[in-house]
Parts: sequence; C-alpha cells; structure tokens
Amino acid sequence: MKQERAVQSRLRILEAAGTLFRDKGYKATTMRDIAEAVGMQAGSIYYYFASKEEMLREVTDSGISIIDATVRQSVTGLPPDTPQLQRIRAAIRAHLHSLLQTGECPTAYARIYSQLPSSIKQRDHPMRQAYIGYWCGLIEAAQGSGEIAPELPVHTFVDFLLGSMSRAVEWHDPKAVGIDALASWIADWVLKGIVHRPAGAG
Amino acid sequence: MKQERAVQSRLRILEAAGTLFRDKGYKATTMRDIAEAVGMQAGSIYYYFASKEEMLREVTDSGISIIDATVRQSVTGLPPDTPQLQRIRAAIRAHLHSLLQTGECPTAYARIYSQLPSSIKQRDHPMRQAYIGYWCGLIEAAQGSGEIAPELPVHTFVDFLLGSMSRAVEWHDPKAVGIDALASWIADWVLKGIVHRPAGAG
DNA sequence: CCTACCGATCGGTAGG
DNA sequence: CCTACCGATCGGTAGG
Repeated sequence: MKQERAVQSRLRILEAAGTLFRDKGYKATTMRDIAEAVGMQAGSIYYYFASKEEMLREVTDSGISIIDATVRQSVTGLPPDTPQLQRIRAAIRAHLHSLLQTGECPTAYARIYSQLPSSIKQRDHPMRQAYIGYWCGLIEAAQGSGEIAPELPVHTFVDFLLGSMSRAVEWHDPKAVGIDALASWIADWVLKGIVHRPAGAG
Repeated sequence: MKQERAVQSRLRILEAAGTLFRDKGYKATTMRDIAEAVGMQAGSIYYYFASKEEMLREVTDSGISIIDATVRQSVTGLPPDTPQLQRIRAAIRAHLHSLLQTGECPTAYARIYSQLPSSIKQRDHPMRQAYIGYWCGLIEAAQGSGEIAPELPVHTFVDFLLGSMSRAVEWHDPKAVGIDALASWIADWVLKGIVHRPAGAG
C-alpha cells in the first residue's frame, strides 16, 4: 500500500543523507544534494522530514544505537565462562564491524560527532555515556578477575580505545587488512603491547 | 612601520580562522565569523587573503608543519645512546603536546582533515606521508634493535597510534589528566599492554 | 511528491 | 581597511 512506499522513500532519503553527511559533513551537505541522490526535488524532502536537523538527529541516533547494540549482542552471545579478555576482544571486533561494515550511520556518527549542533549533542549524551559506561564495565570486570592491571585508569583508557577505533574509519583499507584481522591486531596491541618478548608471555 | 602592522593583522586573522575552523568546521565558518572575531568587516579580510580556501590552506600547512617539527626535534634532541623505546616515548609525548598545547592549527588539522577539499588534501599529502614515514622509521629502528616484535605490521600500527592520539583532542580534559601523564599512559598501553603481569615484566 | 518561490546568508568584488 | 553591493545558493514554504 501507499504507506509502505512512503516508509521506503523515507529510508532511502535517510540513507542518502547519512552517506553525504559521512562524506562531506553536515553543513557542507545541502538538501539539494540529498534530493538529487534519491532523484527528487529539494522541496519534496520536507514531505518526509520537518528539517535538515531532524535528518541529522535520526542519522546520529541510528549510528550510536547500532554500535551499542552490535557490541552488547556480541558480548552477550558469548558462553558464560568466557574469560574477560575474550569478552573485550569480542567487543573490539564488534565495534570495528559496526563502524566499518554495517552501513553509513555508524561511520557518519564517528566522523561528524565533534561538529554536531549542541542541541543534538545534548540529546545524544545519555546514549553515548551509557555506551562508554558499558566499556568501562568490561574493563573493570577484567580487573576484578585479575586479568587486567588494577592500576589502569579505566575511563581514560576507554576514551583512548574507543577514539582509536573511531579514527580507523579514516585510514582502514579493507583491501589491505580485513576487519577481523585488524580487530585482532588492535586487541593484541592494547592488551599485550608491542614490545618484543622472546619468552612469549601474555 | 606599516608592513609590520599588516603582518600582525594577517596573523591575527589566521589565528581566528584556525580557532573557528577547529571549533565549527570549515564550511560552517563564514568570512563574517572570522571578521567579527578580529573586529573587522567581512570584505576587509580580502585585503590579506585571496580566498577562504587560502586561509584553510595556511591553517592546515601550519598544523602539520608544527606537529612534524615538534616530534622530530624532540627525538633529535635525545642523547645518541637513547634506547629506541625511549625515542618512541618522546615522540608520543611531543605529538600530544603539539596537538593539545601548541595552538589552534595542529588541533584544527587533526579535527577537520577528513573533510578538507580534495585540492588541499592532495597538496597536503606529501607532508603527511613524510610524517607517517618518520614514525614508521622509529618503529622499524626499534624492531632492528630487538625492542619491538619483528612481526608487527608497522604501517597499520602507525595509522592506529597516530589516529588514537588525534582523537585525544576530542576527549582529553587537561583538568583531569596532564599531557605528560597521558603521554606516559598511552606509551605504556601500546608498548607494554594492559594485561596484568604480577611478575612485572615489560 | 512537483512547481515556484521566499528571505536570509554566503563568498567575493568595486571603489575608495 | 570600510561601504556598499553582486550573483549564487541556502533551508524552508505555499499550493497543488
């Protein structure tokens, strides 16, 4: 029916907007860019969205939601006796997958976050904090089990780790290194370090 | 004399532009924003700069140049017998200092790089590659001396490390953690890892 | 969904 | 450096 079609068009527009926001930034993307990408006239977008900012809101909401859900599911799906370090590894892999492979919204979120209007940043803040808090919980659980150094400043480390992965969208080349290999490397680097240990500890 | 004054005004404009580019992004910053920040009229800026893009070019040039020079000097200034790992530590500290403390251009560079016009990206490419190459050399030297694991994929690791530090401009809070402390932590994390080693190796 | 259009604002220029 | 202004383009609206 007609409502089905409208929902489809809405999604097509949102996908085009996410792609353009990701590639050009929010301000640099015009309603006419988005309209052209879906074969419409600029004014027609307002049949589906109240404003440009509403589109941005939906793209960022979708971005952080997908990342959060992907990571939590990947950890929840592990056997109950999985070591904490393996949970962290699964979370790293899932986070990178969501950023580099799920679609345009998570990538757009990682790329344009710093220059979002403050109204959207405020709205986004609780979800972002919840996601960071989940990661802190993962690290603290590994400290509790003795797998991670107890003196590690957890929150700063989580900021560092999440930031390092967000930046991967700028330099990762899927033709050179697969996502699973990259995730495994990054996990090795931050868990075991890169110094040479001939005895093979870690 | 008058030329002195003109040079000063040029610098003031460039500093204001860098600050605004850093905080709002390139497209979202208008010539009228910049003019207002230095107490001029919008048209007056064109007495000093041919275009908005010329200002962006000077800001990004200055940004990467400062980062590159700061890091190289910090390593060159070390005693000749300094271990390779200590050189890497010095480079991490210098890179973070240049990003978080030197001024607006390095921060602007790190923040807006991904959305630069391709003409500027192309112009910037050699300097960027040279900087990344310098880091690869530091890591390879440490592999040569046996201090870093020989199987480490150097280029990917450098992308990861530089990206992780660039992102620190988004989350670092100088009131919570000083730059030197942060640099030391990050060096510990990627060199030694965060796993708990009661024996205290590394 | 399109046509036709709006007020505002943009980067940039002419002339002083 | 300012005043005054330009053509283009922006987000958004009215009416169908």
